[in-house]
Amino acid sequence: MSTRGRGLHGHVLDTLGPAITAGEYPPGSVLRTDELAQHFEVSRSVMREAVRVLESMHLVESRRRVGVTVQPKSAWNVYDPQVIRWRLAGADRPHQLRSLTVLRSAIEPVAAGLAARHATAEQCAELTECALGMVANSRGHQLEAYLVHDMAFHRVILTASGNEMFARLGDVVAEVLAGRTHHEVMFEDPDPAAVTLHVQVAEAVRARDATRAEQLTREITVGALQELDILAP
Amino acid sequence: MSTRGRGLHGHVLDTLGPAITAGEYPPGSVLRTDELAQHFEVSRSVMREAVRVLESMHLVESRRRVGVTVQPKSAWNVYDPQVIRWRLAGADRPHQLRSLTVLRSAIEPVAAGLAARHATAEQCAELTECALGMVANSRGHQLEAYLVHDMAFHRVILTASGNEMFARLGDVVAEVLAGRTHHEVMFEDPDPAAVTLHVQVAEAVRARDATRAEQLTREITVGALQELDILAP
DNA sequence: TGTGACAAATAAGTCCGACTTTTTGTTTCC
DNA sequence: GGAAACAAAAAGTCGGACTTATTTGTCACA
Repeated sequence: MSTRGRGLHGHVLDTLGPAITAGEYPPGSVLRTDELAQHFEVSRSVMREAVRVLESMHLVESRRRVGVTVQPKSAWNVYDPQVIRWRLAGADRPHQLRSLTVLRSAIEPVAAGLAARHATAEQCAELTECALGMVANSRGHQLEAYLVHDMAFHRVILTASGNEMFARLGDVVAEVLAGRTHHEVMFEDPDPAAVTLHVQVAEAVRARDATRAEQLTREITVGALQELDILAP
Repeated sequence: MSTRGRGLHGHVLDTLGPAITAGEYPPGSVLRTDELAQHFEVSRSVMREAVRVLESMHLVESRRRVGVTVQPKSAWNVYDPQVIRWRLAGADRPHQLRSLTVLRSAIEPVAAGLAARHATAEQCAELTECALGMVANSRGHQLEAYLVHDMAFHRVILTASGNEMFARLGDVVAEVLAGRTHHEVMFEDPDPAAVTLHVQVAEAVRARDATRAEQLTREITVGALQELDILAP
Protein backbone atom coordinates (compact mmCIF):
# COMPACT_ATOMS: atom_id res chain seq x y z
CA MET A 1 0.00 0.00 0.00
CA SER A 2 2.61 2.48 1.00
CA THR A 3 5.33 0.89 -1.10
CA ARG A 4 6.33 3.21 -3.85
CA GLY A 5 8.63 0.45 -4.99
CA ARG A 6 9.52 2.69 -7.87
CA GLY A 7 13.25 2.53 -8.05
CA LEU A 8 15.94 2.55 -5.44
CA HIS A 9 15.28 6.09 -4.32
CA GLY A 10 11.74 5.01 -3.51
CA HIS A 11 13.02 2.37 -1.18
CA VAL A 12 15.28 4.88 0.53
CA LEU A 13 12.31 7.21 1.00
CA ASP A 14 10.21 4.42 2.44
CA THR A 15 12.81 4.05 5.19
CA LEU A 16 14.00 7.60 5.69
CA GLY A 17 10.61 9.30 5.45
CA PRO A 18 8.99 7.29 8.25
CA ALA A 19 12.13 7.66 10.36
CA ILE A 20 12.15 11.44 10.11
CA THR A 21 8.41 11.91 10.56
CA ALA A 22 8.55 9.60 13.57
CA GLY A 23 11.06 11.95 15.13
CA GLU A 24 13.95 9.50 15.11
CA TYR A 25 16.16 12.33 13.94
CA PRO A 26 15.45 15.34 16.15
CA PRO A 27 15.07 18.69 14.36
CA GLY A 28 18.47 20.16 13.65
CA SER A 29 20.13 16.78 13.21
CA VAL A 30 22.64 16.81 10.40
CA LEU A 31 22.94 13.95 7.95
CA ARG A 32 25.62 13.52 5.30
CA THR A 33 24.60 12.47 1.81
CA ASP A 34 27.65 10.24 1.45
CA GLU A 35 27.08 8.45 4.71
CA LEU A 36 23.41 7.93 3.92
CA ALA A 37 24.33 6.56 0.50
CA GLN A 38 26.72 4.11 2.13
CA HIS A 39 24.21 3.15 4.78
CA PHE A 40 21.50 2.42 2.24
CA GLU A 41 24.02 0.89 -0.17
CA VAL A 42 23.00 3.09 -3.06
CA SER A 43 24.93 5.49 -5.22
CA ARG A 44 25.20 9.15 -4.36
CA SER A 45 22.97 9.99 -7.33
CA VAL A 46 20.12 7.92 -5.95
CA MET A 47 20.63 9.32 -2.48
CA ARG A 48 20.59 12.86 -3.83
CA GLU A 49 17.27 12.26 -5.54
CA ALA A 50 15.78 10.97 -2.31
CA VAL A 51 17.09 13.98 -0.41
CA ARG A 52 15.61 16.31 -3.02
CA VAL A 53 12.19 14.78 -2.49
CA LEU A 54 12.47 15.04 1.28
CA GLU A 55 13.56 18.63 0.79
CA SER A 56 10.52 19.40 -1.35
CA MET A 57 8.41 18.12 1.55
CA HIS A 58 10.36 20.43 3.86
CA LEU A 59 11.34 17.46 6.00
CA VAL A 60 14.99 18.34 5.53
CA GLU A 61 17.03 21.18 4.15
CA SER A 62 20.23 20.68 2.22
CA ARG A 63 22.98 23.27 2.57
CA ARG A 64 26.50 23.37 1.24
CA ARG A 65 29.29 22.62 3.60
CA VAL A 66 26.74 21.80 6.30
CA GLY A 67 24.86 18.76 5.18
CA VAL A 68 21.24 17.70 5.25
CA THR A 69 19.55 19.14 8.33
CA VAL A 70 16.26 17.77 9.62
CA GLN A 71 13.58 20.45 9.81
CA PRO A 72 11.21 21.04 12.73
CA LYS A 73 7.71 19.67 12.38
CA SER A 74 6.35 23.19 11.91
CA ALA A 75 8.04 23.29 8.51
CA TRP A 76 6.75 20.01 7.15
CA ASN A 77 4.26 19.81 4.30
CA VAL A 78 1.70 18.17 6.55
CA TYR A 79 -0.82 17.95 3.70
CA ASP A 80 1.44 15.81 1.55
CA PRO A 81 -0.34 12.44 1.32
CA GLN A 82 3.00 10.70 1.57
CA VAL A 83 3.87 12.54 4.77
CA ILE A 84 0.43 11.78 6.17
CA ARG A 85 0.87 8.11 5.37
CA TRP A 86 4.28 8.01 6.99
CA ARG A 87 2.99 9.67 10.13
CA LEU A 88 -0.04 7.42 10.31
CA ALA A 89 2.26 4.43 10.06
CA GLY A 90 4.51 5.54 12.89
CA ALA A 91 4.58 6.67 16.47
CA ASP A 92 2.83 9.92 15.58
CA ARG A 93 -0.29 8.04 14.49
CA PRO A 94 -2.65 9.03 17.34
CA HIS A 95 -1.74 12.69 17.10
CA GLN A 96 -2.03 12.70 13.32
CA LEU A 97 -5.38 10.97 13.51
CA ARG A 98 -6.69 13.65 15.84
CA SER A 99 -5.43 16.47 13.63
CA LEU A 100 -7.05 14.93 10.61
CA THR A 101 -10.34 14.37 12.39
CA VAL A 102 -10.49 18.03 13.34
CA LEU A 103 -9.69 18.91 9.75
CA ARG A 104 -12.50 16.63 8.60
CA SER A 105 -14.92 18.30 10.98
CA ALA A 106 -14.18 21.63 9.36
CA ILE A 107 -14.18 20.53 5.75
CA GLU A 108 -16.89 17.93 5.34
CA PRO A 109 -19.94 19.93 6.42
CA VAL A 110 -19.03 22.73 4.01
CA ALA A 111 -18.32 20.17 1.31
CA ALA A 112 -21.71 18.57 1.88
CA GLY A 113 -23.39 21.95 1.54
CA LEU A 114 -21.62 22.54 -1.74
CA ALA A 115 -22.39 19.02 -2.89
CA ALA A 116 -26.08 19.72 -2.38
CA ARG A 117 -25.73 22.50 -4.92
CA HIS A 118 -23.33 20.97 -7.40
CA ALA A 119 -23.78 17.21 -7.29
CA THR A 120 -24.74 15.59 -10.58
CA ALA A 121 -27.64 13.18 -10.79
CA GLU A 122 -25.13 10.38 -11.05
CA GLN A 123 -23.35 11.51 -7.90
CA CYS A 124 -26.66 11.70 -6.04
CA ALA A 125 -27.33 8.12 -7.09
CA GLU A 126 -23.88 7.02 -5.95
CA LEU A 127 -24.45 8.71 -2.64
CA THR A 128 -27.74 6.95 -2.07
CA GLU A 129 -26.17 3.66 -3.06
CA CYS A 130 -23.36 4.14 -0.55
CA ALA A 131 -25.78 5.07 2.20
CA LEU A 132 -27.87 1.99 1.50
CA GLY A 133 -24.73 -0.12 1.52
CA MET A 134 -23.92 1.26 4.93
CA VAL A 135 -27.37 0.43 6.20
CA ALA A 136 -27.16 -3.08 4.80
CA ASN A 137 -23.85 -3.74 6.56
CA SER A 138 -24.54 -1.88 9.78
CA ARG A 139 -25.45 -4.99 11.73
CA GLY A 140 -23.82 -8.32 12.29
CA HIS A 141 -20.18 -7.29 12.57
CA GLN A 142 -19.74 -6.65 8.86
CA LEU A 143 -17.31 -3.87 9.65
CA GLU A 144 -15.19 -4.23 6.53
CA ALA A 145 -18.11 -4.03 4.13
CA TYR A 146 -19.52 -1.13 6.12
CA LEU A 147 -16.19 0.68 5.96
CA VAL A 148 -15.99 0.36 2.18
CA HIS A 149 -19.31 2.09 1.75
CA ASP A 150 -18.52 4.68 4.42
CA MET A 151 -15.28 5.63 2.67
CA ALA A 152 -17.02 5.76 -0.69
CA PHE A 153 -19.78 7.94 0.74
CA HIS A 154 -17.43 10.58 2.07
CA ARG A 155 -15.33 10.49 -1.06
CA VAL A 156 -18.38 11.19 -3.20
CA ILE A 157 -19.37 14.10 -0.97
CA LEU A 158 -15.93 15.64 -1.23
CA THR A 159 -15.77 15.12 -4.98
CA ALA A 160 -19.30 16.37 -5.59
CA SER A 161 -18.50 19.59 -3.75
CA GLY A 162 -16.86 20.70 -6.95
CA ASN A 163 -13.90 22.08 -5.03
CA GLU A 164 -10.60 20.54 -6.05
CA MET A 165 -9.06 21.17 -2.63
CA PHE A 166 -11.87 19.30 -0.93
CA ALA A 167 -11.83 16.51 -3.45
CA ARG A 168 -8.15 15.90 -2.81
CA LEU A 169 -8.95 15.10 0.84
CA GLY A 170 -10.85 11.98 -0.16
CA ASP A 171 -7.84 9.77 0.41
CA VAL A 172 -7.12 11.38 3.76
CA VAL A 173 -10.66 10.94 5.03
CA ALA A 174 -10.66 7.35 3.84
CA GLU A 175 -7.43 6.81 5.75
CA VAL A 176 -8.99 8.25 8.92
CA LEU A 177 -12.10 6.11 8.59
CA ALA A 178 -10.04 3.01 7.93
CA GLY A 179 -7.83 3.84 10.87
CA ARG A 180 -10.81 4.15 13.16
CA THR A 181 -12.10 0.73 12.12
CA HIS A 182 -8.79 -1.09 12.09
CA HIS A 183 -6.83 0.38 14.97
CA GLU A 184 -9.24 2.05 17.35
CA VAL A 185 -11.90 0.54 19.53
CA MET A 186 -14.41 -0.64 16.98
CA PHE A 187 -15.55 -4.08 17.96
CA GLU A 188 -19.25 -3.27 17.94
CA ASP A 189 -21.51 -2.40 15.06
CA PRO A 190 -21.52 1.27 14.06
CA ASP A 191 -23.78 3.70 15.85
CA PRO A 192 -27.27 3.42 14.29
CA ALA A 193 -27.72 7.16 14.67
CA ALA A 194 -24.64 7.77 12.53
CA VAL A 195 -25.92 5.43 9.87
CA THR A 196 -29.24 7.25 9.79
CA LEU A 197 -27.44 10.58 9.46
CA HIS A 198 -25.63 9.34 6.36
CA VAL A 199 -28.90 8.34 4.77
CA GLN A 200 -30.36 11.72 5.61
CA VAL A 201 -27.37 13.52 4.15
CA ALA A 202 -27.84 11.62 0.91
CA GLU A 203 -31.49 12.66 0.91
CA ALA A 204 -30.66 16.28 1.63
CA VAL A 205 -28.14 16.41 -1.20
CA ARG A 206 -30.63 14.83 -3.56
CA ALA A 207 -33.21 17.41 -2.42
CA ARG A 208 -30.70 20.23 -3.02
CA ASP A 209 -31.08 21.30 0.60
CA ALA A 210 -27.62 22.71 1.25
CA THR A 211 -28.29 23.97 4.75
CA ARG A 212 -29.68 20.64 5.89
CA ALA A 213 -26.88 18.66 4.25
CA GLU A 214 -24.32 20.82 5.99
CA GLN A 215 -26.02 20.59 9.35
CA LEU A 216 -26.44 16.82 9.20
CA THR A 217 -22.84 16.31 8.15
CA ARG A 218 -21.78 18.51 11.02
CA GLU A 219 -23.55 16.10 13.33
CA ILE A 220 -21.63 13.22 11.79
CA THR A 221 -18.29 14.90 12.28
CA VAL A 222 -19.16 15.97 15.80
CA GLY A 223 -19.69 12.30 16.50
CA ALA A 224 -16.25 11.54 15.09
CA LEU A 225 -14.75 14.21 17.33
CA GLN A 226 -16.48 12.79 20.38
CA GLU A 227 -15.10 9.34 19.64
CA LEU A 228 -11.65 10.81 20.12
CA ASP A 229 -12.72 12.87 23.12
CA ILE A 230 -12.28 16.12 21.27
CA LEU A 231 -15.14 18.31 22.39
CA ALA A 232 -16.12 21.43 24.22
CA PRO A 233 -16.10 21.20 28.02
CA MET B 1 9.63 35.52 -3.23
CA SER B 2 9.04 32.41 -5.26
CA THR B 3 12.65 32.00 -6.24
CA ARG B 4 14.08 28.91 -4.64
CA GLY B 5 17.33 29.95 -6.26
CA ARG B 6 18.94 27.04 -4.50
CA GLY B 7 20.88 25.24 -7.13
CA LEU B 8 20.30 24.56 -10.80
CA HIS B 9 17.49 22.13 -10.20
CA GLY B 10 15.64 24.92 -8.40
CA HIS B 11 15.85 27.10 -11.47
CA VAL B 12 14.54 24.28 -13.62
CA LEU B 13 11.62 23.83 -11.22
CA ASP B 14 10.84 27.54 -11.27
CA THR B 15 10.32 27.24 -15.01
CA LEU B 16 8.86 23.78 -15.40
CA GLY B 17 6.55 23.92 -12.38
CA PRO B 18 4.67 27.02 -13.48
CA ALA B 19 4.52 25.71 -17.03
CA ILE B 20 2.91 22.44 -16.02
CA THR B 21 0.50 23.93 -13.49
CA ALA B 22 -0.51 26.51 -16.06
CA GLY B 23 -1.53 23.69 -18.35
CA GLU B 24 1.09 24.38 -21.02
CA TYR B 25 1.70 20.66 -21.22
CA PRO B 26 -1.70 18.96 -21.45
CA PRO B 27 -2.17 15.89 -19.24
CA GLY B 28 -0.67 12.86 -20.89
CA SER B 29 2.07 14.82 -22.61
CA VAL B 30 5.33 12.96 -22.60
CA LEU B 31 8.61 14.67 -21.89
CA ARG B 32 12.06 13.14 -22.25
CA THR B 33 14.60 13.71 -19.49
CA ASP B 34 17.42 14.05 -21.98
CA GLU B 35 15.62 16.62 -24.07
CA LEU B 36 14.63 18.62 -21.00
CA ALA B 37 18.23 18.55 -19.79
CA GLN B 38 19.40 19.87 -23.15
CA HIS B 39 16.68 22.49 -23.24
CA PHE B 40 17.55 23.81 -19.79
CA GLU B 41 21.26 23.36 -20.43
CA VAL B 42 21.82 21.30 -17.32
CA SER B 43 23.21 17.85 -16.78
CA ARG B 44 21.01 14.80 -16.67
CA SER B 45 21.66 14.47 -12.95
CA VAL B 46 20.20 17.89 -12.24
CA MET B 47 17.27 17.27 -14.53
CA ARG B 48 16.55 13.97 -12.84
CA GLU B 49 16.43 15.63 -9.44
CA ALA B 50 13.97 18.20 -10.74
CA VAL B 51 11.80 15.47 -12.23
CA ARG B 52 11.85 13.60 -8.93
CA VAL B 53 10.51 16.65 -7.13
CA LEU B 54 7.78 17.17 -9.71
CA GLU B 55 6.97 13.50 -9.37
CA SER B 56 6.65 13.80 -5.60
CA MET B 57 4.12 16.56 -6.24
CA HIS B 58 2.31 14.21 -8.62
CA LEU B 59 2.64 16.75 -11.38
CA VAL B 60 4.38 14.15 -13.53
CA GLU B 61 5.03 10.46 -13.48
CA SER B 62 8.24 8.91 -14.68
CA ARG B 63 8.09 5.49 -16.30
CA ARG B 64 10.72 3.42 -17.97
CA ARG B 65 10.76 3.23 -21.70
CA VAL B 66 7.93 5.79 -21.78
CA GLY B 67 9.28 9.01 -20.39
CA VAL B 68 7.96 11.67 -18.06
CA THR B 69 4.20 11.97 -18.49
CA VAL B 70 2.29 15.00 -17.26
CA GLN B 71 -0.44 14.04 -14.80
CA PRO B 72 -4.01 15.35 -14.85
CA LYS B 73 -4.85 18.09 -12.39
CA SER B 74 -6.83 15.63 -10.28
CA ALA B 75 -3.59 13.94 -9.29
CA TRP B 76 -1.68 17.04 -8.22
CA ASN B 77 -0.75 17.73 -4.62
CA VAL B 78 -2.88 20.87 -4.58
CA TYR B 79 -1.95 21.60 -0.97
CA ASP B 80 1.74 21.85 -1.70
CA PRO B 81 2.62 25.50 -1.03
CA GLN B 82 4.92 25.46 -4.01
CA VAL B 83 2.17 24.21 -6.30
CA ILE B 84 -0.21 26.81 -4.88
CA ARG B 85 2.32 29.55 -5.52
CA TRP B 86 2.89 28.37 -9.07
CA ARG B 87 -0.80 28.29 -9.80
CA LEU B 88 -1.39 31.69 -8.22
CA ALA B 89 1.34 33.10 -10.41
CA GLY B 90 -0.12 31.73 -13.63
CA ALA B 91 -3.21 31.56 -15.73
CA ASP B 92 -4.98 29.43 -13.16
CA ARG B 93 -4.87 32.23 -10.62
CA PRO B 94 -8.58 33.18 -10.53
CA HIS B 95 -9.68 29.58 -10.22
CA GLN B 96 -7.09 28.85 -7.54
CA LEU B 97 -8.10 31.95 -5.61
CA ARG B 98 -11.71 30.81 -5.57
CA SER B 99 -10.81 27.30 -4.42
CA LEU B 100 -8.70 28.68 -1.62
CA THR B 101 -11.38 31.13 -0.54
CA VAL B 102 -13.86 28.29 -0.18
CA LEU B 103 -11.26 26.33 1.76
CA ARG B 104 -10.79 29.33 4.03
CA SER B 105 -14.50 29.58 4.62
CA ALA B 106 -14.50 26.02 5.90
CA ILE B 107 -11.36 26.16 7.99
CA GLU B 108 -11.20 29.55 9.62
CA PRO B 109 -14.45 29.50 11.60
CA VAL B 110 -13.55 26.17 13.14
CA ALA B 111 -10.02 27.40 13.77
CA ALA B 112 -11.39 30.48 15.51
CA GLY B 113 -13.55 28.31 17.72
CA LEU B 114 -10.55 26.23 18.70
CA ALA B 115 -8.46 29.35 19.19
CA ALA B 116 -11.01 30.59 21.71
CA ARG B 117 -10.26 27.48 23.74
CA HIS B 118 -6.52 27.11 23.25
CA ALA B 119 -5.10 30.56 22.63
CA THR B 120 -2.44 31.65 25.08
CA ALA B 121 -2.60 35.03 26.75
CA GLU B 122 0.15 36.18 24.46
CA GLN B 123 -1.79 35.08 21.39
CA CYS B 124 -4.88 36.90 22.65
CA ALA B 125 -2.79 40.03 22.99
CA GLU B 126 -1.37 39.60 19.49
CA LEU B 127 -4.87 39.17 18.16
CA THR B 128 -6.11 42.34 19.78
CA GLU B 129 -3.09 44.19 18.53
CA CYS B 130 -3.72 43.03 14.97
CA ALA B 131 -7.38 43.99 15.18
CA LEU B 132 -6.48 47.44 16.46
CA GLY B 133 -3.94 47.77 13.66
CA MET B 134 -6.68 46.97 11.17
CA VAL B 135 -8.94 49.61 12.67
CA ALA B 136 -6.19 52.19 12.63
CA ASN B 137 -5.53 51.60 8.95
CA SER B 138 -9.07 51.06 7.78
CA ARG B 139 -9.50 54.58 6.47
CA GLY B 140 -7.56 56.79 4.16
CA HIS B 141 -6.38 54.27 1.58
CA GLN B 142 -3.78 52.70 3.80
CA LEU B 143 -4.41 49.36 2.15
CA GLU B 144 -0.91 47.98 2.55
CA ALA B 145 -0.72 48.61 6.27
CA TYR B 146 -4.22 47.24 6.66
CA LEU B 147 -3.27 44.10 4.76
CA VAL B 148 -0.27 43.44 6.97
CA HIS B 149 -2.43 43.42 10.08
CA ASP B 150 -5.17 41.43 8.37
CA MET B 151 -2.72 38.70 7.36
CA ALA B 152 -1.20 38.65 10.83
CA PHE B 153 -4.64 38.41 12.42
CA HIS B 154 -5.66 35.35 10.45
CA ARG B 155 -2.28 33.73 10.92
CA VAL B 156 -2.58 34.08 14.69
CA ILE B 157 -6.06 32.56 14.63
CA LEU B 158 -4.86 29.57 12.66
CA THR B 159 -1.80 29.09 14.83
CA ALA B 160 -3.71 29.54 18.09
CA SER B 161 -6.14 26.83 17.04
CA GLY B 162 -3.51 24.38 18.17
CA ASN B 163 -4.08 22.24 15.09
CA GLU B 164 -0.96 21.77 13.00
CA MET B 165 -2.98 21.29 9.82
CA PHE B 166 -4.74 24.60 10.33
CA ALA B 167 -1.57 26.39 11.31
CA ARG B 168 0.06 25.32 8.05
CA LEU B 169 -2.61 27.22 6.10
CA GLY B 170 -1.38 30.56 7.43
CA ASP B 171 0.75 31.16 4.35
CA VAL B 172 -2.06 30.20 2.03
CA VAL B 173 -4.57 32.52 3.68
CA ALA B 174 -2.03 35.33 3.63
CA GLU B 175 -1.57 34.71 -0.07
CA VAL B 176 -5.31 34.92 -0.65
CA LEU B 177 -5.65 38.12 1.33
CA ALA B 178 -2.71 39.67 -0.46
CA GLY B 179 -4.13 38.58 -3.79
CA ARG B 180 -7.43 40.24 -3.00
CA THR B 181 -5.74 43.51 -2.18
CA HIS B 182 -3.24 43.53 -5.00
CA HIS B 183 -5.04 42.00 -7.93
CA GLU B 184 -8.75 42.24 -7.32
CA VAL B 185 -10.97 45.26 -7.14
CA MET B 186 -9.81 46.88 -3.95
CA PHE B 187 -9.51 50.56 -4.55
CA GLU B 188 -11.70 51.62 -1.68
CA ASP B 189 -11.17 51.29 2.03
CA PRO B 190 -12.13 47.93 3.53
CA ASP B 191 -15.71 47.32 4.58
CA PRO B 192 -16.19 48.84 8.07
CA ALA B 193 -18.44 45.93 9.01
CA ALA B 194 -15.61 43.48 8.29
CA VAL B 195 -13.22 45.50 10.41
CA THR B 196 -15.68 45.47 13.29
CA LEU B 197 -16.06 41.71 12.95
CA HIS B 198 -12.33 41.22 13.35
CA VAL B 199 -12.33 43.25 16.53
CA GLN B 200 -15.26 41.22 17.82
CA VAL B 201 -13.51 37.95 17.01
CA ALA B 202 -10.51 39.08 19.01
CA GLU B 203 -12.83 39.90 21.89
CA ALA B 204 -14.61 36.57 21.66
CA VAL B 205 -11.34 34.65 21.69
CA ARG B 206 -10.15 36.64 24.66
CA ALA B 207 -13.47 35.90 26.39
CA ARG B 208 -13.09 32.17 25.58
CA ASP B 209 -16.42 32.26 23.76
CA ALA B 210 -15.81 29.57 21.13
CA THR B 211 -19.29 29.60 19.64
CA ARG B 212 -19.26 33.34 19.18
CA ALA B 213 -15.74 33.36 17.76
CA GLU B 214 -16.73 30.69 15.25
CA GLN B 215 -19.93 32.45 14.26
CA LEU B 216 -18.26 35.83 13.82
CA THR B 217 -15.46 34.33 11.76
CA ARG B 218 -18.05 32.62 9.61
CA GLU B 219 -19.50 36.03 8.86
CA ILE B 220 -16.07 37.24 7.82
CA THR B 221 -15.53 34.34 5.44
CA VAL B 222 -19.04 34.63 4.04
CA GLY B 223 -18.09 38.19 3.15
CA ALA B 224 -15.00 36.91 1.39
CA LEU B 225 -17.12 34.42 -0.56
CA GLN B 226 -19.55 37.13 -1.58
CA GLU B 227 -16.72 39.28 -2.89
CA LEU B 228 -16.01 36.52 -5.38
CA ASP B 229 -19.69 35.94 -6.10
CA ILE B 230 -19.62 32.53 -4.49
CA LEU B 231 -22.92 32.24 -2.69
CA ALA B 232 -26.22 30.46 -2.52
CA PRO B 233 -28.83 31.55 -5.05
C1' DT C 1 -6.17 -14.92 -39.94
C1' DG C 2 -4.94 -14.72 -35.43
C1' DT C 3 -1.79 -15.67 -31.73
C1' DG C 4 2.07 -16.60 -29.35
C1' DA C 5 6.94 -16.14 -28.54
C1' DC C 6 10.97 -13.84 -29.39
C1' DA C 7 13.93 -9.93 -30.57
C1' DA C 8 15.03 -5.11 -31.00
C1' DA C 9 14.64 -0.53 -29.68
C1' DT C 10 14.15 2.88 -26.26
C1' DA C 11 14.26 5.76 -22.34
C1' DA C 12 14.65 5.72 -17.57
C1' DG C 13 17.55 3.91 -13.84
C1' DT C 14 22.06 3.27 -11.74
C1' DC C 15 26.80 3.83 -10.75
C1' DC C 16 31.20 6.08 -10.71
C1' DG C 17 34.80 9.36 -10.57
C1' DA C 18 36.46 13.85 -11.29
C1' DC C 19 35.79 18.44 -10.68
C1' DT C 20 33.55 23.04 -8.90
C1' DT C 21 31.45 26.04 -5.60
C1' DT C 22 30.06 27.70 -1.41
C1' DT C 23 30.33 28.06 3.32
C1' DT C 24 32.49 27.63 7.66
C1' DG C 25 36.16 27.60 10.81
C1' DT C 26 40.89 28.54 11.71
C1' DT C 27 45.00 30.75 11.56
C1' DT C 28 47.87 34.44 10.85
C1' DC C 29 49.18 39.05 10.81
C1' DC C 30 48.58 43.88 11.82
C1' DG D 1 41.37 41.91 19.49
C1' DG D 2 39.80 42.29 14.86
C1' DA D 3 40.24 41.66 9.99
C1' DA D 4 41.91 39.25 6.17
C1' DA D 5 43.84 35.27 4.06
C1' DC D 6 43.67 30.37 4.00
C1' DA D 7 42.21 25.56 4.37
C1' DA D 8 38.87 22.04 4.73
C1' DA D 9 34.45 19.99 4.16
C1' DA D 10 30.32 18.81 2.07
C1' DA D 11 26.97 19.64 -1.38
C1' DG D 12 26.59 20.68 -6.24
C1' DT D 13 27.59 19.65 -11.11
C1' DC D 14 29.02 17.11 -14.98
C1' DG D 15 29.54 13.40 -18.40
C1' DG D 16 29.98 8.92 -19.72
C1' DA D 17 29.36 3.96 -19.33
C1' DC D 18 26.42 0.58 -18.28
C1' DT D 19 21.85 -1.91 -16.68
C1' DT D 20 17.05 -2.86 -16.72
C1' DA D 21 12.38 -2.76 -17.61
C1' DT D 22 8.85 -2.06 -20.95
C1' DT D 23 6.98 -1.44 -25.23
C1' DT D 24 6.57 -2.44 -29.90
C1' DG D 25 7.22 -4.85 -33.88
C1' DT D 26 8.22 -9.06 -36.30
C1' DC D 27 8.12 -13.67 -37.49
C1' DA D 28 6.84 -18.28 -37.22
C1' DC D 29 3.36 -21.47 -36.27
C1' DA D 30 -1.26 -23.11 -35.68
